[in-house]
Amino acid sequence: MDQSKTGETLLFLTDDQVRKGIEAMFFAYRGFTADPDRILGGMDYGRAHHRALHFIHRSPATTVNNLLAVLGVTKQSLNRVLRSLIADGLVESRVGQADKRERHLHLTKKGAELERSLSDAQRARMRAAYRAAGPGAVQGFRQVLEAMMDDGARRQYQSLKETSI
Amino acid sequence: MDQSKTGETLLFLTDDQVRKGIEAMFFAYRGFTADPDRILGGMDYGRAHHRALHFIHRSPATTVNNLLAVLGVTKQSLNRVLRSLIADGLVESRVGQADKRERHLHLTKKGAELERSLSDAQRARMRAAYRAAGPGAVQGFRQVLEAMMDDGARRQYQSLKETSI
DNA sequence: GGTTTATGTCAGCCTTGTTGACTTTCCAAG
DNA sequence: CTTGGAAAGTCAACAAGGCTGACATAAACC
Repeated sequence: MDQSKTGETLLFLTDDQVRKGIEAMFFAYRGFTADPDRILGGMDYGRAHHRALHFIHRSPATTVNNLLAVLGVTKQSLNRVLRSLIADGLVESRVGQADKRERHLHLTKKGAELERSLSDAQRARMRAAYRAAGPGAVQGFRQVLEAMMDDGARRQYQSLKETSI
Repeated sequence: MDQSKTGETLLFLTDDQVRKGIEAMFFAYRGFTADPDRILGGMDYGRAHHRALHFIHRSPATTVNNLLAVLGVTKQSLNRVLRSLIADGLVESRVGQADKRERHLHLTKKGAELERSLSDAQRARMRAAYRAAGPGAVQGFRQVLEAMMDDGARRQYQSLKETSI
């Protein structure tokens, strides 16, 4: 009856099993964001700025609308963040050539540096967790997370997944 | 060189591998909170209320101080949430018998009902993700999450893990 | 009796989400 | 060619939920 110990017969999932996963997700997410949050704490920026920098770095020349869809916030919410990043010279907004309504977003040297330092901190923790859990665990981790996403998010995740940087 | 395809030799973790994990975590957490958020959207409550209800349900008679430590917020922040839950008759605060300074928190019938409906929604998604990913993946998922936590959070997670409800 | 601890509260601030209203630009149907 | 609608972006105002700081009360501890 005690599947939790063996990990072999989890086709029958007790509420207890599932609840542990929920709590793990809660506590782990705190750790996940802790290092970048600490770095950003000193500056005038927050987690929203980190997310914008991450995905602009990830998809250079992305439009505001693309970024909106990936981040899952309103354009007004994103705009406030972008405005300060642009004002501080971390992000450059270039008017689209084909469609002048669009703004294409790029990191400046300064922006790329901050993104790098945030990313380094977060990657270090993720890497340490991967090492601690072992190679097999990493596959399972990503499989469960992927299955947990909403359909729209999964599509975005997968299309990002293809692109290497 | 392409360990990502085989998943066998992940002792050498490329930045790319790790970055995918980071993005998976970001997108998955949105899915993780989506269902309770939707339910709470209709009421005057938010994610903070959900978290309080969850952990009061999980550790009945917990004190305010305990809850503070688990949630990782300030007492002013928690107090705002608790005040509304108590005012609306979802949570009951009982003066401690041994130590009359303490308040022991309990869910009322009404509070337990709301907690149940939020929990049902979140468990359903987590259960579906577990099933989709398969039994082996679940172990890896929890192992990586646990390794990602801060030390304090891991201790709290583990002491909760023992307790069955 | 003085100090520490647990809790609660008030005030004020910040980040980051929201909606609503607006401008500029583009495109397509007439 | 014009005009009306859709799309991209911006500005303003508001709400949730974090935060700090200061302070009050009661109980416990020494």
